[in-house]
Amino acid sequence: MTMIGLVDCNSFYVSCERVFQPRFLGLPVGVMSNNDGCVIALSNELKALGIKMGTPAFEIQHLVRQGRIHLLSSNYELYGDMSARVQEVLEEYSAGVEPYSIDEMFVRFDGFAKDQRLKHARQLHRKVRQFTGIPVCVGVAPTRTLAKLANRAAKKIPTYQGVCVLHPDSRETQVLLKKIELGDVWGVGRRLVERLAVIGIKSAWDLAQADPKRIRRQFSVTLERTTLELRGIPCIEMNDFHEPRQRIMTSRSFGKLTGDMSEIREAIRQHGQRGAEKLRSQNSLARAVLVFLKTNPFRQDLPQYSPSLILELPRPTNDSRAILSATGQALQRIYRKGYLYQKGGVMLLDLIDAGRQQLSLFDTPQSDADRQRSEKLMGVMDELNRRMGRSTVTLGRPSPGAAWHLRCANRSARYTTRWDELPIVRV
DNA sequence: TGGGCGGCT
DNA sequence: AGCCGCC
Repeated sequence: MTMIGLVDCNSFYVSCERVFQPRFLGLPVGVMSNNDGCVIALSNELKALGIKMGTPAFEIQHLVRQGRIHLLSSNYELYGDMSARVQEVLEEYSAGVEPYSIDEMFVRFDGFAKDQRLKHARQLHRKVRQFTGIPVCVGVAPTRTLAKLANRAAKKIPTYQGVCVLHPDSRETQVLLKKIELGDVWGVGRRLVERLAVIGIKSAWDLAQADPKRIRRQFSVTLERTTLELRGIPCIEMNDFHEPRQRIMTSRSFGKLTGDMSEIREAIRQHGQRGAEKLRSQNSLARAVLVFLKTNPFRQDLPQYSPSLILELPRPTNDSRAILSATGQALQRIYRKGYLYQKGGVMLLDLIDAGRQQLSLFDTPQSDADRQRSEKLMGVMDELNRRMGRSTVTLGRPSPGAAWHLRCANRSARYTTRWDELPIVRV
Protein backbone atom coordinates (compact mmCIF):
# COMPACT_ATOMS: atom_id res chain seq x y z
CA MET A 1 0.00 0.00 0.00
CA THR A 2 1.45 3.31 -1.04
CA MET A 3 1.29 6.12 1.49
CA ILE A 4 2.65 9.60 1.07
CA GLY A 5 3.18 12.45 3.50
CA LEU A 6 3.10 16.14 2.81
CA VAL A 7 5.04 18.44 5.11
CA ASP A 8 4.02 22.06 4.70
CA CYS A 9 5.67 24.88 6.60
CA ASN A 10 3.31 27.25 8.38
CA SER A 11 3.46 30.84 7.09
CA PHE A 12 6.90 29.85 5.88
CA TYR A 13 8.50 33.21 5.11
CA VAL A 14 7.14 34.76 8.28
CA SER A 15 8.34 31.76 10.30
CA CYS A 16 11.85 32.12 8.83
CA GLU A 17 11.94 35.75 9.92
CA ARG A 18 10.71 34.85 13.39
CA VAL A 19 13.45 32.28 13.91
CA PHE A 20 15.97 35.10 13.85
CA GLN A 21 13.77 37.93 15.10
CA PRO A 22 11.70 36.41 17.92
CA ARG A 23 10.26 39.84 18.71
CA PHE A 24 7.89 39.17 15.80
CA LEU A 25 6.36 36.17 17.59
CA GLY A 26 2.70 36.79 18.32
CA LEU A 27 2.57 39.95 16.17
CA PRO A 28 0.76 40.57 12.86
CA VAL A 29 3.62 40.19 10.37
CA GLY A 30 3.63 39.85 6.61
CA VAL A 31 6.30 39.29 3.98
CA MET A 32 5.98 41.07 0.64
CA SER A 33 6.68 39.85 -2.87
CA ASN A 34 9.58 41.06 -4.97
CA ASN A 35 9.57 44.80 -5.36
CA ASP A 36 7.54 45.09 -2.15
CA GLY A 37 4.45 44.76 -4.33
CA CYS A 38 1.95 42.65 -2.44
CA VAL A 39 1.72 40.49 0.68
CA ILE A 40 2.55 36.85 -0.03
CA ALA A 41 3.04 35.40 3.46
CA LEU A 42 0.96 36.23 6.52
CA SER A 43 1.21 35.33 10.18
CA ASN A 44 -2.02 34.10 11.76
CA GLU A 45 -2.29 37.41 13.60
CA LEU A 46 -2.19 39.27 10.29
CA LYS A 47 -4.79 36.94 8.76
CA ALA A 48 -6.99 37.61 11.78
CA LEU A 49 -7.08 41.29 10.79
CA GLY A 50 -8.81 40.23 7.59
CA ILE A 51 -5.80 40.81 5.34
CA LYS A 52 -5.51 38.33 2.50
CA MET A 53 -2.75 36.74 0.50
CA GLY A 54 -2.02 38.96 -2.48
CA THR A 55 -3.17 42.23 -0.93
CA PRO A 56 -1.24 45.12 -2.49
CA ALA A 57 1.16 46.55 0.09
CA PHE A 58 0.12 50.13 -0.62
CA GLU A 59 -3.42 49.37 0.54
CA ILE A 60 -2.25 48.63 4.07
CA GLN A 61 0.64 51.06 4.34
CA HIS A 62 -1.40 53.15 6.79
CA LEU A 63 -1.45 50.23 9.24
CA VAL A 64 2.32 49.94 8.93
CA ARG A 65 2.76 53.64 9.65
CA GLN A 66 0.53 53.34 12.70
CA GLY A 67 2.74 50.52 13.93
CA ARG A 68 -0.19 48.11 13.97
CA ILE A 69 1.30 45.63 11.53
CA HIS A 70 4.78 44.79 10.25
CA LEU A 71 5.68 44.22 6.60
CA LEU A 72 9.05 42.81 5.61
CA SER A 73 10.68 42.66 2.20
CA SER A 74 11.32 39.13 1.03
CA ASN A 75 14.70 37.56 1.72
CA TYR A 76 14.87 34.57 -0.60
CA GLU A 77 18.43 33.75 0.29
CA LEU A 78 17.32 33.15 3.88
CA TYR A 79 14.18 31.23 2.93
CA GLY A 80 16.05 29.02 0.46
CA ASP A 81 18.59 28.10 3.09
CA MET A 82 15.94 27.41 5.74
CA SER A 83 14.08 25.25 3.23
CA ALA A 84 17.23 23.18 2.70
CA ARG A 85 17.49 22.71 6.45
CA VAL A 86 13.92 21.47 6.70
CA GLN A 87 14.63 19.04 3.87
CA GLU A 88 17.76 17.75 5.62
CA VAL A 89 15.85 17.00 8.80
CA LEU A 90 13.15 15.16 6.85
CA GLU A 91 15.75 13.16 4.98
CA GLU A 92 17.33 12.12 8.25
CA TYR A 93 14.04 10.81 9.65
CA SER A 94 12.37 9.37 6.57
CA ALA A 95 12.81 7.02 3.63
CA GLY A 96 12.77 9.69 0.91
CA VAL A 97 11.90 13.32 0.30
CA GLU A 98 10.60 15.01 -2.85
CA PRO A 99 10.73 18.78 -2.60
CA TYR A 100 7.60 20.26 -4.16
CA SER A 101 8.07 23.95 -3.47
CA ILE A 102 10.17 26.10 -1.19
CA ASP A 103 7.87 25.35 1.73
CA GLU A 104 6.37 21.94 0.90
CA MET A 105 7.91 18.50 0.70
CA PHE A 106 6.44 15.11 -0.03
CA VAL A 107 7.80 12.34 2.18
CA ARG A 108 7.65 8.60 1.52
CA PHE A 109 5.45 6.85 4.02
CA ASP A 110 5.40 3.36 2.54
CA GLY A 111 6.11 0.37 4.72
CA PHE A 112 4.76 1.60 8.04
CA ALA A 113 2.21 -0.54 9.80
CA LYS A 114 -1.12 1.23 10.11
CA ASP A 115 -0.66 1.92 13.79
CA GLN A 116 2.81 3.38 13.25
CA ARG A 117 1.88 6.08 10.73
CA LEU A 118 0.61 8.65 13.19
CA LYS A 119 3.59 8.17 15.45
CA HIS A 120 6.00 8.67 12.55
CA ALA A 121 4.13 11.74 11.29
CA ARG A 122 4.27 13.26 14.76
CA GLN A 123 7.97 12.59 14.91
CA LEU A 124 8.57 14.52 11.65
CA HIS A 125 6.39 17.33 12.97
CA ARG A 126 8.42 17.54 16.18
CA LYS A 127 11.90 17.09 14.74
CA VAL A 128 11.58 19.78 12.06
CA ARG A 129 10.43 22.25 14.67
CA GLN A 130 13.16 21.21 17.08
CA PHE A 131 16.07 21.43 14.63
CA THR A 132 15.05 24.31 12.39
CA GLY A 133 12.62 26.38 14.47
CA ILE A 134 10.09 26.22 11.64
CA PRO A 135 6.55 25.07 12.55
CA VAL A 136 5.07 22.62 10.05
CA CYS A 137 1.92 20.60 9.45
CA VAL A 138 1.97 17.01 8.28
CA GLY A 139 -0.69 15.27 6.18
CA VAL A 140 -0.47 11.59 5.27
CA ALA A 141 -2.66 9.67 2.82
CA PRO A 142 -2.60 7.11 -0.02
CA THR A 143 -2.26 9.77 -2.77
CA ARG A 144 -0.65 13.17 -3.11
CA THR A 145 -4.00 14.88 -3.59
CA LEU A 146 -5.36 13.32 -0.40
CA ALA A 147 -2.13 14.12 1.43
CA LYS A 148 -2.62 17.76 0.48
CA LEU A 149 -6.16 17.52 1.77
CA ALA A 150 -4.97 15.91 5.01
CA ASN A 151 -2.42 18.66 5.38
CA ARG A 152 -5.10 21.28 4.94
CA ALA A 153 -7.13 19.61 7.66
CA ALA A 154 -4.10 19.43 9.94
CA LYS A 155 -3.63 23.16 9.48
CA LYS A 156 -7.26 24.24 9.82
CA ILE A 157 -8.84 21.85 12.30
CA PRO A 158 -7.39 22.41 15.79
CA THR A 159 -8.03 18.91 17.10
CA TYR A 160 -5.46 17.48 14.71
CA GLN A 161 -2.73 19.59 16.30
CA GLY A 162 -0.84 19.85 13.05
CA VAL A 163 -0.82 16.17 12.07
CA CYS A 164 -3.49 14.32 10.09
CA VAL A 165 -3.25 10.75 8.81
CA LEU A 166 -5.88 9.42 6.41
CA HIS A 167 -5.73 5.65 6.13
CA PRO A 168 -6.92 4.06 2.86
CA ASP A 169 -10.72 3.95 2.46
CA SER A 170 -11.28 5.38 5.92
CA ARG A 171 -14.46 6.96 7.23
CA GLU A 172 -12.34 9.94 8.20
CA THR A 173 -11.45 10.57 4.55
CA GLN A 174 -15.14 10.63 3.64
CA VAL A 175 -15.93 13.08 6.42
CA LEU A 176 -13.16 15.40 5.31
CA LEU A 177 -14.09 15.24 1.63
CA LYS A 178 -17.57 16.40 2.58
CA LYS A 179 -16.23 19.17 4.77
CA ILE A 180 -13.51 20.60 2.51
CA GLU A 181 -14.44 23.15 -0.11
CA LEU A 182 -13.89 22.19 -3.72
CA GLY A 183 -11.54 25.10 -4.31
CA ASP A 184 -9.25 23.76 -1.60
CA VAL A 185 -8.58 20.61 -3.60
CA TRP A 186 -5.15 20.54 -5.24
CA GLY A 187 -5.62 21.23 -8.95
CA VAL A 188 -9.05 22.84 -8.68
CA GLY A 189 -8.84 26.60 -9.07
CA ARG A 190 -11.41 29.37 -9.20
CA ARG A 191 -12.48 28.78 -12.78
CA LEU A 192 -12.96 25.06 -12.36
CA VAL A 193 -15.05 25.63 -9.23
CA GLU A 194 -17.43 27.76 -11.32
CA ARG A 195 -17.64 25.27 -14.18
CA LEU A 196 -18.08 22.27 -11.88
CA ALA A 197 -20.90 24.00 -9.99
CA VAL A 198 -22.85 24.12 -13.25
CA ILE A 199 -23.00 20.33 -13.38
CA GLY A 200 -23.80 20.04 -9.69
CA ILE A 201 -20.35 19.28 -8.32
CA LYS A 202 -19.93 21.50 -5.29
CA SER A 203 -17.74 19.68 -2.79
CA ALA A 204 -14.63 17.55 -2.87
CA TRP A 205 -16.90 14.62 -2.09
CA ASP A 206 -19.05 15.32 -5.17
CA LEU A 207 -15.95 15.33 -7.36
CA ALA A 208 -14.74 12.07 -5.86
CA GLN A 209 -18.13 10.52 -6.77
CA ALA A 210 -18.13 11.83 -10.34
CA ASP A 211 -17.46 9.59 -13.33
CA PRO A 212 -13.77 10.04 -14.23
CA LYS A 213 -14.47 9.44 -17.94
CA ARG A 214 -17.07 12.17 -17.97
CA ILE A 215 -14.71 14.51 -16.13
CA ARG A 216 -12.09 13.79 -18.72
CA ARG A 217 -14.50 14.46 -21.57
CA GLN A 218 -15.94 17.67 -20.20
CA PHE A 219 -12.81 19.06 -18.55
CA SER A 220 -9.32 17.59 -18.85
CA VAL A 221 -7.10 14.64 -18.10
CA THR A 222 -5.61 16.57 -15.20
CA LEU A 223 -8.97 16.87 -13.50
CA GLU A 224 -9.66 13.20 -14.20
CA ARG A 225 -6.46 12.36 -12.34
CA THR A 226 -7.50 14.57 -9.46
CA THR A 227 -10.82 12.72 -9.31
CA LEU A 228 -9.11 9.35 -9.16
CA GLU A 229 -6.66 10.56 -6.54
CA LEU A 230 -9.52 11.72 -4.35
CA ARG A 231 -10.69 8.10 -4.41
CA GLY A 232 -7.30 6.93 -3.24
CA ILE A 233 -5.97 5.80 -6.62
CA PRO A 234 -2.50 7.27 -7.13
CA CYS A 235 -1.93 8.72 -10.59
CA ILE A 236 -0.03 11.96 -10.12
CA GLU A 237 3.72 11.65 -10.27
CA MET A 238 6.09 14.31 -9.06
CA ASN A 239 8.04 16.35 -11.51
CA ASP A 240 11.55 15.39 -10.65
CA PHE A 241 13.20 18.50 -9.28
CA HIS A 242 16.37 17.49 -11.02
CA GLU A 243 14.81 17.47 -14.47
CA PRO A 244 15.93 20.51 -16.43
CA ARG A 245 13.37 23.25 -16.99
CA GLN A 246 11.55 23.22 -20.32
CA ARG A 247 11.62 27.00 -20.51
CA ILE A 248 13.28 29.69 -18.47
CA MET A 249 11.75 33.05 -17.69
CA THR A 250 13.29 36.11 -16.10
CA SER A 251 11.14 39.15 -15.69
CA ARG A 252 10.57 41.91 -13.21
CA SER A 253 8.52 45.00 -12.75
CA PHE A 254 10.53 48.13 -13.33
CA GLY A 255 10.70 50.03 -10.04
CA LYS A 256 8.48 52.70 -11.63
CA LEU A 257 6.60 53.16 -14.87
CA THR A 258 9.07 54.08 -17.60
CA GLY A 259 9.08 54.81 -21.30
CA ASP A 260 12.82 55.33 -21.50
CA MET A 261 14.32 52.98 -24.07
CA SER A 262 17.80 53.03 -22.55
CA GLU A 263 16.46 52.03 -19.13
CA ILE A 264 14.34 49.30 -20.63
CA ARG A 265 17.23 48.05 -22.76
CA GLU A 266 19.38 47.72 -19.64
CA ALA A 267 16.66 45.77 -17.83
CA ILE A 268 16.16 43.40 -20.76
CA ARG A 269 19.93 42.88 -21.03
CA GLN A 270 19.98 42.01 -17.36
CA HIS A 271 17.18 39.47 -17.81
CA GLY A 272 18.86 38.00 -20.86
CA GLN A 273 22.10 37.46 -19.00
CA ARG A 274 20.35 36.01 -15.97
CA GLY A 275 18.42 33.65 -18.21
CA ALA A 276 21.58 32.57 -19.99
CA GLU A 277 23.17 31.80 -16.61
CA LYS A 278 20.21 29.65 -15.60
CA LEU A 279 20.42 27.95 -18.98
CA ARG A 280 24.08 27.06 -18.49
CA SER A 281 23.57 25.94 -14.92
CA GLN A 282 21.13 23.29 -16.13
CA ASN A 283 23.35 22.49 -19.11
CA SER A 284 20.83 23.40 -21.80
CA LEU A 285 20.79 25.33 -25.05
CA ALA A 286 17.97 27.58 -26.21
CA ARG A 287 16.67 27.61 -29.76
CA ALA A 288 14.55 30.73 -29.38
CA VAL A 289 14.06 33.76 -27.17
CA LEU A 290 10.93 35.71 -26.34
CA VAL A 291 10.99 39.32 -25.18
CA PHE A 292 7.92 40.99 -23.74
CA LEU A 293 6.92 44.38 -22.38
CA LYS A 294 3.80 45.27 -20.47
CA THR A 295 2.14 48.51 -19.51
CA ASN A 296 0.31 48.68 -16.18
CA PRO A 297 -3.14 47.12 -16.72
CA PHE A 298 -4.45 48.83 -13.58
CA ARG A 299 -3.84 52.24 -15.10
CA GLN A 300 -6.80 52.32 -17.45
CA ASP A 301 -6.22 56.05 -17.78
CA LEU A 302 -3.01 55.31 -19.71
CA PRO A 303 -2.66 53.75 -23.16
CA GLN A 304 -2.17 49.99 -22.96
CA TYR A 305 0.38 48.00 -24.94
CA SER A 306 1.68 44.51 -24.14
CA PRO A 307 3.81 43.29 -27.02
CA SER A 308 5.91 40.15 -27.21
CA LEU A 309 8.06 38.67 -29.93
CA ILE A 310 9.72 35.31 -30.41
CA LEU A 311 13.01 35.21 -32.31
CA GLU A 312 14.71 31.99 -33.34
CA LEU A 313 18.39 31.88 -32.59
CA PRO A 314 20.74 31.18 -35.53
CA ARG A 315 21.77 28.00 -33.73
CA PRO A 316 20.97 26.53 -30.31
CA THR A 317 23.13 28.34 -27.77
CA ASN A 318 23.68 29.25 -24.16
CA ASP A 319 26.18 31.99 -24.95
CA SER A 320 25.11 35.22 -23.27
CA ARG A 321 26.36 37.24 -26.24
CA ALA A 322 24.20 35.41 -28.75
CA ILE A 323 21.19 35.60 -26.46
CA LEU A 324 21.68 39.31 -25.78
CA SER A 325 22.01 39.97 -29.46
CA ALA A 326 18.64 38.29 -30.07
CA THR A 327 16.88 39.93 -27.15
CA GLY A 328 18.22 43.31 -28.27
CA GLN A 329 16.78 42.83 -31.76
CA ALA A 330 13.46 41.63 -30.40
CA LEU A 331 13.20 44.59 -28.06
CA GLN A 332 14.04 46.99 -30.86
CA ARG A 333 11.12 45.62 -32.83
CA ILE A 334 8.46 45.68 -30.13
CA TYR A 335 9.33 48.92 -28.37
CA ARG A 336 7.01 51.83 -29.12
CA LYS A 337 7.39 55.37 -27.92
CA GLY A 338 4.56 56.98 -26.02
CA TYR A 339 3.82 54.19 -23.56
CA LEU A 340 4.77 53.86 -19.92
CA TYR A 341 5.94 50.31 -19.32
CA GLN A 342 5.52 48.55 -16.02
CA LYS A 343 7.32 45.31 -16.64
CA GLY A 344 9.52 43.47 -19.11
CA GLY A 345 11.18 40.15 -19.40
CA VAL A 346 12.90 37.43 -21.37
CA MET A 347 11.90 33.81 -21.89
CA LEU A 348 14.27 31.21 -23.26
CA LEU A 349 12.34 28.62 -25.25
CA ASP A 350 12.71 25.26 -26.99
CA LEU A 351 15.46 24.16 -24.66
CA ILE A 352 17.60 21.16 -25.50
CA ASP A 353 20.29 19.27 -23.64
CA ALA A 354 23.70 20.78 -24.42
CA GLY A 355 25.32 17.36 -24.34
CA ARG A 356 22.98 15.88 -26.92
CA GLN A 357 23.10 18.68 -29.44
CA GLN A 358 23.08 17.22 -32.92
CA LEU A 359 25.76 18.64 -35.14
CA SER A 360 24.10 20.80 -37.68
CA LEU A 361 24.80 20.14 -41.37
CA PHE A 362 26.08 23.65 -41.59
CA ASP A 363 28.55 23.29 -38.77
CA THR A 364 32.07 24.00 -39.90
CA PRO A 365 35.34 23.55 -38.02
CA GLN A 366 35.28 27.31 -37.60
CA SER A 367 32.01 27.34 -35.70
CA ASP A 368 33.21 24.40 -33.64
CA ALA A 369 36.18 26.49 -32.53
CA ASP A 370 33.80 29.35 -31.81
CA ARG A 371 31.77 27.07 -29.62
CA GLN A 372 34.79 26.00 -27.62
CA ARG A 373 35.82 29.61 -27.08
CA SER A 374 32.30 30.46 -26.06
CA GLU A 375 32.17 27.66 -23.53
CA LYS A 376 35.44 28.78 -22.05
CA LEU A 377 34.41 32.42 -21.78
CA MET A 378 30.99 31.67 -20.29
CA GLY A 379 32.57 29.20 -17.88
CA VAL A 380 34.96 31.86 -16.60
CA MET A 381 32.14 34.38 -16.19
CA ASP A 382 29.95 31.94 -14.31
CA GLU A 383 32.80 30.87 -12.07
CA LEU A 384 33.71 34.46 -11.19
CA ASN A 385 30.10 35.30 -10.46
CA ARG A 386 29.74 32.19 -8.35
CA ARG A 387 32.83 32.95 -6.29
CA MET A 388 32.58 36.71 -6.01
CA GLY A 389 28.82 37.18 -5.99
CA ARG A 390 26.23 37.59 -8.68
CA SER A 391 26.81 40.31 -11.27
CA THR A 392 30.53 40.65 -10.54
CA VAL A 393 31.15 40.20 -14.26
CA THR A 394 28.49 41.23 -16.76
CA LEU A 395 28.31 42.10 -20.42
CA GLY A 396 27.71 45.75 -21.11
CA ARG A 397 27.94 48.70 -18.83
CA PRO A 398 26.52 48.73 -15.37
CA SER A 399 24.00 51.47 -14.64
CA PRO A 400 23.61 52.19 -10.95
CA GLY A 401 20.38 53.79 -9.86
CA ALA A 402 18.40 52.69 -12.88
CA ALA A 403 14.64 52.52 -12.61
CA TRP A 404 14.49 48.76 -12.68
CA HIS A 405 16.49 48.13 -9.54
CA LEU A 406 14.64 46.02 -6.99
CA ARG A 407 12.73 47.67 -4.26
CA CYS A 408 13.32 45.90 -0.96
CA ALA A 409 13.24 48.59 1.67
CA ASN A 410 12.74 46.34 4.63
CA ARG A 411 14.75 43.18 4.06
CA SER A 412 16.21 41.31 7.02
CA ALA A 413 19.82 40.11 7.18
CA ARG A 414 20.87 36.96 5.34
CA TYR A 415 21.63 35.35 8.68
CA THR A 416 22.59 31.90 7.50
CA THR A 417 24.37 32.50 4.20
CA ARG A 418 26.55 35.62 4.64
CA TRP A 419 29.43 35.77 7.10
CA ASP A 420 29.05 39.50 7.51
CA GLU A 421 25.34 39.19 8.30
CA LEU A 422 25.49 36.56 11.03
CA PRO A 423 23.07 37.20 13.87
CA ILE A 424 24.59 38.51 17.10
CA VAL A 425 23.62 36.77 20.31
CA ARG A 426 24.04 38.33 23.73
CA VAL A 427 24.21 35.97 26.68
C1' DT B 1 -1.19 45.29 -7.42
C1' DG B 2 5.20 39.26 -7.75
C1' DG B 3 7.72 35.86 -10.33
C1' DG B 4 8.14 31.54 -12.47
C1' DC B 5 7.18 27.16 -13.61
C1' DG B 6 4.08 22.93 -15.91
C1' DG B 7 0.20 21.04 -18.61
C1' DC B 8 -3.72 21.01 -21.63
C1' DT B 9 -6.62 22.57 -25.52
C1' DA C 1 -0.83 30.94 -28.31
C1' DG C 2 -3.71 31.30 -24.57
C1' DC C 3 -5.67 29.67 -20.50
C1' DC C 4 -5.47 27.53 -16.20
C1' DG C 5 -3.17 25.60 -12.36
C1' DC C 6 0.26 25.73 -8.38
C1' DC C 7 3.10 28.15 -4.76
